[in-house]
Amino acid sequence: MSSQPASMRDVAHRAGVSLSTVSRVLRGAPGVAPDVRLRVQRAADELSYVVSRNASGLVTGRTGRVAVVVPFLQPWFFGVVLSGVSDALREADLDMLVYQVGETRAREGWTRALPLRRNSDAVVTVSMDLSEDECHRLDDVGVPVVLVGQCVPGRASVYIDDRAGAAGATRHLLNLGHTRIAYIGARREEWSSTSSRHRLEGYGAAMATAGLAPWSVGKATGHAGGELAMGELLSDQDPPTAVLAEFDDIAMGAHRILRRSGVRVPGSISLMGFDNHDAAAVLDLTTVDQAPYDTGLAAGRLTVGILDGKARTDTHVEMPTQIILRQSTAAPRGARGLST
Amino acid sequence: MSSQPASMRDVAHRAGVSLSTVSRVLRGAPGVAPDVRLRVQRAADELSYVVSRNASGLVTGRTGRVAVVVPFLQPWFFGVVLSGVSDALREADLDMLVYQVGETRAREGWTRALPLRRNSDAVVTVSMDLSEDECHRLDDVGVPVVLVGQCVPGRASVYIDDRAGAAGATRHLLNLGHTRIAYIGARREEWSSTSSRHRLEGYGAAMATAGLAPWSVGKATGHAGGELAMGELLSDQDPPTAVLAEFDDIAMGAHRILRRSGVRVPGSISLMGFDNHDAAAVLDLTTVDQAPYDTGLAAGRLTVGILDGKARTDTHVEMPTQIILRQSTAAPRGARGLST
DNA sequence: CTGTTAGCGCGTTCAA
DNA sequence: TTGAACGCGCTAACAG
Repeated sequence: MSSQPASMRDVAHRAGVSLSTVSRVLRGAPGVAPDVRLRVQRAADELSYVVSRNASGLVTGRTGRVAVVVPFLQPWFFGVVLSGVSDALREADLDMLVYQVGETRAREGWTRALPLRRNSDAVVTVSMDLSEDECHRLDDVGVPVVLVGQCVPGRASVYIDDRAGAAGATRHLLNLGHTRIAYIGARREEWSSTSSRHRLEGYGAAMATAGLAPWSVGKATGHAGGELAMGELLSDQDPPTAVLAEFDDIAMGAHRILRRSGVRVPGSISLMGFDNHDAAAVLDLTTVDQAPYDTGLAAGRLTVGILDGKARTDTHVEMPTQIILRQSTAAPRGARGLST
Repeated sequence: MSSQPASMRDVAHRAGVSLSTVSRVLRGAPGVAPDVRLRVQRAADELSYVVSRNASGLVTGRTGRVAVVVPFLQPWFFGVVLSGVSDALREADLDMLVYQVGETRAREGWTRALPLRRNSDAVVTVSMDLSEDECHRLDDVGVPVVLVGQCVPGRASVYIDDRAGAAGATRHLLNLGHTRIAYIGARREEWSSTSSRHRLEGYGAAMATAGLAPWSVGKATGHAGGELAMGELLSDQDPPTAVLAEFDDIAMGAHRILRRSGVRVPGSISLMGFDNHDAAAVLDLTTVDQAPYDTGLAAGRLTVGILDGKARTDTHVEMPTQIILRQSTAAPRGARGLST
């Protein structure tokens, strides 16, 4: 209706008080008579007035906004993390700016291109796998940074122990009695993420502890990579009895190939993923849950804490992972392990 | 490094020009000598200075931000739409604010609670299924509104023809020779979305045209609902030979029950979804694609167009749907239709 | 083509 | 407990 949104002056006028009184009331500042406070609040309500963060930020130096930077918005994972971040920020009455910056190489210089500086109070990066260089450039922005899915000493980080998660998953397969356990990873061309490396290391370590040689296949990423890799494994002279995938998307591609090939899961081959993708439940896929919503929530709350001066900027939060047992893993035929 | 981020004054000082010249350069306004422009740009670069949208917005009345309101952030669909919106806004150098407002009933009053007013130049709602009332309250915010996934006369809307999509899907099953075609929908307690209704209507219309009575089962939403509904259908005296689900999540739940029950898909029952969820490919599920990324992109561009005064605020954009044939649908045994 | 000036809407002094 | 004056960083209108 009102072509010109109400300003604080309108509220003051309507309530019959001065500008500063309105400001005090709306900020919840003390030193206002109860009846006056009520009158102002009603006036603001009637005009459906909300404080302009623009104007207040100009003077306080705080924008009331937090920037969240993600490589992509489409994959399941980021939506869930954002959901957690959003809820945490809402608690503190902060708005969420979302920036999608794209693939690693293409994001060259995103730290400068993005209007982060003076337009948000903090930056949360999700699975960005920042280089030392990029981290330093972020410091230049002059706002606190919280890293999600990456653990950097001296910086606020929220992450999972990928090594431990992958090692646990591998042990699950070992405990079932498997010895021929292959690992399918995503090999990117010029770059490999820390998380990728850690998961592979975790698998390798668990295998070594069991006195077994690692057996890993790296193909493209996503479903397609899983299909290719599983194709290769099925053509091996002595195929594995269990397969661990770096993440569920890959496992799902592998699952598809197994289904089409008539290979029984887990009868002939046990298959295990990582992430607890929401489609993993549909496929009855055993996987490792990493609670991305809780991760987002923790990251959001840590950000709020830092902004309130209640948390240090080098806080590390390690989120737990948990194995979700479903129907895609079982003891191999005639195994000795846990099976009888 | 710099504890105090540079301001425009610093840039002006460093370049040896006045504030307005810097402002002109940074806005790309005409009327600046090329060499001066270059000098200013370099100075800004060296100080890694970016304009404060806060301050500029204060005077221009434009914030450089668009608010996107979604009920949830976790479901696959919203991430993909947001991705499209984000790309479109980036083209126009606009930032994206994301608000997650939650379930229908709980979002009572979100239009007032959200600091939309004076904090964004436009609002994009995604699958919000706004009531007349909520629409009017949004008008009060005083910024243009673009509706995604909802078609309201007189308002900017980007949507798909759910009726036609569901009718097409039903015809696909009819053409294969099925006559016992059941429909699984999500029945929410106190409320049903427009899209839900339209899809059911499309199914009903196609069935009627074929001279068949509709057969619809409504359970909870999501995987669980699909499982329940399929359980009911499998206990019927004369089970269907084909099942159309309102959306892929439901179809995936149904698929799981069929798999566990040893019912062959599509051998004994054809199964079809709607949405082209990214997990649908993994399940080889025939479905209806609605290109959510393109929808987001179109909505974002429409928003930009409206802000630039190049598009009307009552523009309607209908996005095409497309049937994606996969392995989950086939002619029934001994059918007459297209099968031979 | 460039510099000067006056606010944009609000929070923060101060003084009353 | 309240109100008036000032300035946050920037743009728009003007003057030069």
